Amino acid sequence: MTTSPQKPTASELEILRVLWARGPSTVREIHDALSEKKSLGYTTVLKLLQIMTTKGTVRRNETQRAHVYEAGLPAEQTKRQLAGDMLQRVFEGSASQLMMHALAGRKSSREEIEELRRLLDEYERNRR
Amino acid sequence: MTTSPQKPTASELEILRVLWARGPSTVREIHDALSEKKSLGYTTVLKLLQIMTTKGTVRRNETQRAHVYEAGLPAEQTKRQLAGDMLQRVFEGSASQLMMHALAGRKSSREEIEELRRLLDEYERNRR
DNA sequence: TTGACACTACGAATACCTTCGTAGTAAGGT
DNA sequence: ACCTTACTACGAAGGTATTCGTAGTGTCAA
Repeated sequence: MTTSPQKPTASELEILRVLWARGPSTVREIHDALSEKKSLGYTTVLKLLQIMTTKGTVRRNETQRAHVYEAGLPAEQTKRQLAGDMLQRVFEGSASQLMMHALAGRKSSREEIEELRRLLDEYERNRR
Repeated sequence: MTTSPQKPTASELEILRVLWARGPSTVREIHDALSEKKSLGYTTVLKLLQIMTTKGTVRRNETQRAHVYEAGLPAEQTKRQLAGDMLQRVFEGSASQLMMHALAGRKSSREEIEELRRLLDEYERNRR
């Protein structure tokens, strides 16, 4: 049995988000993407990717001189893991609680609420 | 301006959950509660509480020899902060995304789904 | 008053995360 | 051939989180 997937750290998540959005990318590309939000050294990103590679969080293609990285797991799976983890750790498994607190403190649009209803319908339909 | 509330760490959250459930408690009480789930030294809990006191995460009443600790913020507020943080960091602010991933990978009861619908109605009613 | 016991304070070890500098290497142009 | 530039590897520093041992102190019963 391979060790179960690790929860990504804050920085790792930022990198994963870039990879999920862009698809396979070089360090340069990831660094550029992250630099739009915050200042960050190139080698910092490189080091993180190297660490993530050893963890299996990302995969690396070395056929090009500039290695190409991609997320090791589909975004869906990692997001589900993170949401599920918080569900357990903070809300004792209650999705209602989680949603209530997520909605509190922000002004959700009518559209978003409609979307939530739609998702519930769909979820229930697929559930049986 | 006081510094904005810190996000509790994993261990701190475990302690906060005990405090939220029990109300003001001594180290001994907290330690006993946590010990039911996992083995953990008494002084480890004490140290954590001391650190949390300096951070303001908990408040300490020292009038008794065994100090009595209580959460510095109401559970609602901390939970909202945690959920909101994840909402931004993982789901780019989309509550639908968050809920969908929280529901995926678990078997929610019909009751829970009903509850979610009810919450949406209520939320929408209070929103205007 | 002394011994046993429960409690706090605090240092320290360990682990992990994040950051970046430096060194070395490959590639391409002149 | 050589210079410049972009890249990887890696060590190391600084920070935070977690754990626990030890020392010191208060309390109470015998």
